[in-house]
Formats: sequence, structure tokens, C-alpha cells
Amino acid sequence: MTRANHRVTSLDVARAAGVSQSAVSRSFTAGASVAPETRTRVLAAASALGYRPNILARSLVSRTSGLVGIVMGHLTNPFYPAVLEAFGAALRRVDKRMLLIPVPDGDVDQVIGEVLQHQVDGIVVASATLSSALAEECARQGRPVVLFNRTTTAPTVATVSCDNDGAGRLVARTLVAAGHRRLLYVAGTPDSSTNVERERGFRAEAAALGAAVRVVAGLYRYDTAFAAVTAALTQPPDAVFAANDVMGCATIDAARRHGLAVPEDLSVIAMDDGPMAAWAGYDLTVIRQPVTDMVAAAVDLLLAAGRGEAPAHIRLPGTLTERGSARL
Amino acid sequence: MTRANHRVTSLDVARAAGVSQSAVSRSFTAGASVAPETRTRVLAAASALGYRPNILARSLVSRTSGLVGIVMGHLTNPFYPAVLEAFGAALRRVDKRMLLIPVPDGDVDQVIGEVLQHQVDGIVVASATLSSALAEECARQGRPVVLFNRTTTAPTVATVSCDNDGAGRLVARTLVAAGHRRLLYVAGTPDSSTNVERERGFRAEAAALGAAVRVVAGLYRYDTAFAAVTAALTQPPDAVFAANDVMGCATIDAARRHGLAVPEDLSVIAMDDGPMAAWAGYDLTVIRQPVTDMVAAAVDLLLAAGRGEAPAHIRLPGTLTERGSARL
DNA sequence: CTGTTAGCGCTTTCAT
DNA sequence: ATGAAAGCGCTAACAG
Repeated sequence: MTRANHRVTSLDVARAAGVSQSAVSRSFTAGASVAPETRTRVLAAASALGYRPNILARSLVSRTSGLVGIVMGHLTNPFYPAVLEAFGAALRRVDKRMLLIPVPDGDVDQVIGEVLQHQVDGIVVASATLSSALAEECARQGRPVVLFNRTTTAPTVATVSCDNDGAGRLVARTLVAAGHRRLLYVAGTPDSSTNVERERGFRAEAAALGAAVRVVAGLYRYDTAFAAVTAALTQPPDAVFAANDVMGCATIDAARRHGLAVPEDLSVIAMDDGPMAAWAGYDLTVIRQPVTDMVAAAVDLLLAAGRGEAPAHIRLPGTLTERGSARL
Repeated sequence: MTRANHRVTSLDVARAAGVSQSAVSRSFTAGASVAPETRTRVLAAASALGYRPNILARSLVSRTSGLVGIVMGHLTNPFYPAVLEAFGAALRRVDKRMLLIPVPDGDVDQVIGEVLQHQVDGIVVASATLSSALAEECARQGRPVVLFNRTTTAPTVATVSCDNDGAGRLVARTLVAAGHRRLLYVAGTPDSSTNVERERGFRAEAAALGAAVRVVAGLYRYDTAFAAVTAALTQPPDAVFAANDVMGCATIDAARRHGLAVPEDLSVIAMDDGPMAAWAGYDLTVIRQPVTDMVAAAVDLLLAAGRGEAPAHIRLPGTLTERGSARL
């Protein structure tokens, strides 16, 4: 038991163990030179007093906070909670924690400032972009930035994303091969690189194969996608590629409401593979993004940058997961 | 422009502005006594050099880190991302950030240790509980803990939750008033206070009104709930209360697959009001938890504890949101 | 209002 | 292997 309301410091432990304060510090530092016997004594005293090293103080001198800033846009898109969990696990493995900043919208730049003040060891920006001016400032301060699920031309930031162009092509190829000719693309937010690439790949491949592609704006959200698809159904396509799974669900719901059966009358393939894609009510055929690998790659890039390596750009392939929403 | 690869400190700014280092500190402290003219000069120098105060150093002396630990269980339950966003917004308003620890399962205690080392100003534990030993240690260190969406008997932790018992009663009353008699409760994880309270209230009120209640185990997950409900449908109930919205969706899907129409053959009411509850495919009648208010209350409790007030227990009522899944 | 002076709790040379 | 001492970058008295 320890006295109430008193922050136990390494000095307290030192006194209790009859050693110097630095001996205590060493006992808590992996691979420091302490006599095993000393260390045991120190650890005993420490746990008796309920001592835990103060990471803030340590960070101040070691110049690494053990914190990684995660700047994330729309947590309500079920893709991102999965990403968050993956980052939590991956970062814990390298003994770092997440400083999470859910950014309302747009004002990423301001938010990055806050994160920098916390002396984070790196920053992950997901579902948003930051100005190149700020990217440069991060670089100057030696704080690696990796853009997750977005690409950029800023030379100082690393990026990790799915091969969206390839995914779009794969879907087009798959649908056309199954005999579909009138294709509909339900787009995400038009300014996101993710959406742009998926659309580009999908259209290019479809065009090459002689299939027509119409595009409606779904903005990555259920309600907008539902409305857009409903409107598009006046001239029904035979297959839909939705830029994320939420909009895939919206497409299916809109089709059913319109009296169309999925997949008999309409094939639906969506990007992402969140929890609801597997629900019995949807059974959505999807392109699964390799979230775990993407996150692992992002963490690697962060660490690599910490070692002074140049920012890289990683693209991982998505994989087609066939379920019941597409007649292939 | 500033020199590459050099962390700008307040001393650098002081020199550049021709003032003392403390003048710089004051210029960045709200309500400190600095001549306006001095402050402008300092701020100018600071922004020229790209200076940002180092929060770590500040925290070390001010003894508040500006960090709140958020320990969260299942991010994949769509209820929690919404909670996270709300906390992000509410905490930012009091100038604090989130140290997010997604806890795999169970090992909350170990995780709290990490959080404590970061000198957090408080800890929010959502969808999990912590041992009372650890709760006591937090208290001793003066770090307020609030349990979110869980209750406990530990005297040192505050709690915020929905009035789950009341919600259960409300649903039973509503369902029975609409003529339903054979009720089914799709339970969440049996050891969560949340589930226990909902079930207790639902059963008590149903019993009082002379309606029968069967219970199946859904574990708060889609797949288990789908299987459990499917099995229960061999002797169909007329109404279902699902302990969360995901299981509500599972119930609807299971019913439809079984050839039952919702709400004609089966009324479904669920707890929580996540994004998909409003989807056209489900149109789920729900008890909405007042997330924003709950989060605001949690933040208040954190701040109150910081001022030395005793831990309180707050319960906010849920509200019935009628949509199309229940015949009322 | 401003500068000087102590630390916050820890890591890290540098001697011993 | 250990202790003494010098900071990490900042805030907070305390004089002036």
C-alpha cells in the first residue's frame, strides 16, 4: 500500500530500495547495465509503492513520445473502425499508442498542429488529406506522415492504399465476363483519390470490353446512394459497382424496393468488406481491402521514416470475395 | 523558413524576439500578464520560426497532460464509433485529446496501466469493466475513471449509462399495449450490466402485464443473433426485443428468411440507433440512447472529479423512435 | 509587465 | 555496476 494522493516517483523508489535514482531508471530500461540483484530489489520496492515510470518525463528526454497521431474522417463508415482496431493492435506491438483525432471535416491542417504539439512519433491520416505546406512542416520536424487509403503527390508523405484502379478493373472484367453490359458505378465523394481511382479503373476496363458505364453520386453514404440508385433505376442497369459496402447495401435495398431481385435482375458488387456485407440480408459480393496488411504496411512506413528512409508508396491488391449479390 | 531538422524551442523564439524565455511562455498562456506589444512580437517570431509549444514539457510541470484515456471494447459494434466521435468533439471543447486503447478483450487492467503511465487526466472505460483494485489505484493517483455504458459497485468510479431497466420496461409496455403476448428477448453478452438491466426490466414489466418472455442468446453480434432467432422461430413469438440494433437487423433477416413479414407477422424493437437502423431495408423501431448527452455527462464527471467532487452515477433515459419494424 | 530562478520526473554521460 | 550531475522544454513563483 502506498500513501494516498502522492505521485510516486523514481526517487521514492530509490530511497525505498536504498539505491540511487539512476539505478531505478536503469532497472526499468531494457538492456541497461544493472546487477540482477539490484534490479529485483528495485522492482520489488517499485511494486510495493505502486510506482510506474512517468512516460511524459521519459519522452521529454528521449524525444519520442510513444504516441502516433491518427487523424480520421468518418468513423461512421464501418470501414474505419476496423482500421482503427488494426492500428491499435499493430502499434501496440511496437509499443506505441494512438492519439485519435476524429476530424469533423476539412480542417485537417489545424488538427495536425495539435497532434504535433503532443510530439507524436508519427501521424497517420486516414480518409482525408493534408496540405503540402503542413506535410512539409511535419517532414522538417522529423515527424513521418503516412496517408492511409488516400494518395497524394506531396513528396514528403508516404502512402498506403488498396490498388483501387486494379479493383475497378477487376470488377468490370468480372461483370462483363458474366454477361453484364449496362453497368452503373455508384461513386463515393468525387474528390477522394480512392473514388477517382476506382471509377477510372472501372470505366477504362468496361470501355475496353465494350460495356457502357453510367455514374451516379453516392458520396459513400447510405442515404445519398439509396436516392441516387433509386433514380437511376428508371433505366435499370444489369450490374452495379458501388464504391463502398454501405452503398452496396443501399443499392440492394433500392433495387428490392423497386421490385428487382438481387442477383437475378441486378448484380451488385461493392468495395470494402465491412461487417454488414456478410449479413444474410445482403450477402454482398465484395472486393475486400486487405486492412491488416495495409495497416502493417503503414506502421512499417512510419518506423522506416523514423530510421530516415524516404517515404514510399504502397499499394496492396484487393481480393474478390464472392457471395450472393452478383450473378457471375 | 526555419533550419531543417532542428526542434524550435521557446528559447529560440525568445532570442529571435529579444525577450526572455518566460515571456515566450506567457505569450502562449491564456490570461498571462504580457504586454500586448510584447506578445505580438513573440507570436511573430514564433510563427516565423515555426514554433509550437511542446505539450509534453508543459504537462510535466503543469501536471495535466491534456489526454483522456479511452478504453474501448468492440469498435465493430457500430454504437461505439458514434460514441468515439462524440467524445472527440466533447473533449476537444475542453481542450483535451483522446488516447484510444481498443482492448482486445478482458485484459482491461493491464491496459489501464499503460494509460496511467501517460499521465492521462482521466479514463473512460466503455464496454468493459475494470477490477476494483485498479479502480482504487486510479483513485489514489487522482485519475478519475468513468465507466461508460456499464455500471459497477466500485465506489471510486463514476458511471454513465442509459436507463436500461426503464428501456426494457418501456418496450414491454409498448409491445403488450399493441396486443403482443408472446415475447422474445434477444440477449447481449450475459455478463454485461447493460444486458442484465435491459432483460430484467423487460421481463419484469412483461410479467406484470401477463405476457410470456422467452430469451435467446445473441451476444450482441449479428451471426449469433441470427442463428439464435432462427432456432427460436420454430415456435414464433409475435414480438422481439433485441438488446442492440445489430441483433435487431439479424432478427429481421432471420424472420424474412423464415417467411415471416416484418412487422405484419413479427414486431421488432431494438436497443441503440446506429446508422443501419434507419436503412430502408430494416427501418428499425428502436430505443435511441442519448449518446451526445451521455458523452457530455461523462466529460462533466471527469471534470468534476478533477475538481475533487465525489463520483456520481448518471442514468439517462432512452427514447422510443418509431419506424416501421413494429406494429404498435 | 518582465527577467531570473527553480524545478516537473526522467535518461544519460561521466566518473568512480 | 553504480552514483552524481546535467539537462529535456516548459511553467510558476519571486523579485524588480
